[in-house]
Amino acid sequence: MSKKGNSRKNNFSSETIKRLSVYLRNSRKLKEQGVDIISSDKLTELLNVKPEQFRKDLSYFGEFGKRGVGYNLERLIKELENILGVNKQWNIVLVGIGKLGGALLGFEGFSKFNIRIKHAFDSDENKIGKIKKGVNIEDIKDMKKIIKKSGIKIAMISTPPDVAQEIANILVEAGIKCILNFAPSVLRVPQDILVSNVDMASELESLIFFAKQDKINKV
Amino acid sequence: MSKKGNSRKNNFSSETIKRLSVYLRNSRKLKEQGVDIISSDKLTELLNVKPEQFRKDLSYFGEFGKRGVGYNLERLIKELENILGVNKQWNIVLVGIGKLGGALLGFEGFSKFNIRIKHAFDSDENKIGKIKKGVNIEDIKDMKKIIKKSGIKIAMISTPPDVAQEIANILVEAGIKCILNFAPSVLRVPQDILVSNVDMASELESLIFFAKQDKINKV
DNA sequence: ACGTGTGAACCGATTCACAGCA
DNA sequence: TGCTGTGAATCGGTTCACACGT
Repeated sequence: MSKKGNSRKNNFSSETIKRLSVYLRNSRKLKEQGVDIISSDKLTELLNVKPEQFRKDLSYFGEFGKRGVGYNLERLIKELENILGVNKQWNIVLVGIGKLGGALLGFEGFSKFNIRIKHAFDSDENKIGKIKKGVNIEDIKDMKKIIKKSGIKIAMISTPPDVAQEIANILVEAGIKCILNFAPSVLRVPQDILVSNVDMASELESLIFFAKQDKINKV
Repeated sequence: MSKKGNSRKNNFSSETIKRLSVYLRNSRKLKEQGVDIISSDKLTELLNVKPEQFRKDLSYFGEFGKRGVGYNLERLIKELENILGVNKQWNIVLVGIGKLGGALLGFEGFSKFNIRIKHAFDSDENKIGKIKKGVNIEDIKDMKKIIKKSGIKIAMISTPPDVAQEIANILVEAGIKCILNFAPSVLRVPQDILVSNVDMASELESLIFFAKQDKINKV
């Protein structure tokens, strides 16, 4: 029923995409455990996701299951990799090699998903020129030129908050289209640029809020 | 009009709380810049938040502005600190002192919000007993006992994904109520436990998805 | 009979629009 | 008049419920 290459009703949200990523991770794990075919019920029961959510998420991209049977994991994994685009390598750049930036350089989770930090930038003379985790740390002054030349479209910012906007501006000028921002500041970018924020302090603050409520309600 | 201590219609979401955290950060910055009174329009114009969203978010907790005038920043900051509970120090624990855990230990963003990592745990003999960023790294075997004794309610997990669930189980037994999970695995916990996930690989994957679309649509 | 795929119903969060107050 | 505070309208995402294919 699904015609290839057609565009389905594409009113899915970015949450759908994040869930697909979780489905992929889980499917791979199940495959490793020797499972071949699985129902949406079984696949989602450990994921805090309802089976109909899973089916709906997939339905935006095609029909990958067999009615009355379930999903072939090998097929499902291939389809998810294809949808997410992780079947080819993606180069990204990292700006700001402080504590967090250093940790990101060494994060194995990325290579597993075919994500490779191709360039790392900092403004600190003591860091520039050094090689960390196999990545040469380059001068932020050369960033725009280097990114333009490389054609890379994805960047992570792990600088202090007060320079994050400035960095984002340069990244956009250099042709970056997607930014994962770890700096606790709200970035202003043109409409066609996608920013995703990972704000650890704010996550913790919201946990604190609920921890506080817990005390009020239960002690 | 707002009676103290009463519970308003509390149908706000956790997104509301995260935004309050952003408002607080921004309000402090504005205060430092010498601003005293500000309208919801001006306050939100750099935050990707609509002014009515800001006002609605606050309305769950009281009336902090003056009609026709705006918000007194000093008052607003105090109220936000009070709502979020960051006017007192919060101790938390950190489990898993690998690259990311090490970065979290040194993250200045936390101390700014009165968040202090009181205990750090790892299972690696080479790390146990060492002091890192002023925090003594303790044996994970003693974790349950130590947390119970301390009464701490909030934990961060930065272990490899395959042990994260096991760690979460121990944390729950030890009395932890809120978990910030950096491990790329979905944790199963009792209903009264709050888990917040920071999944960097999945964030990046979703950016890749959109980067890919960008190519299809625009090149 | 079984489990998928999906339009329809539902629900919660955002946005609108305006009453209320300085 | 200007800006807040908030019910009402709207919008979007989740869940329901069932038709469909095997």
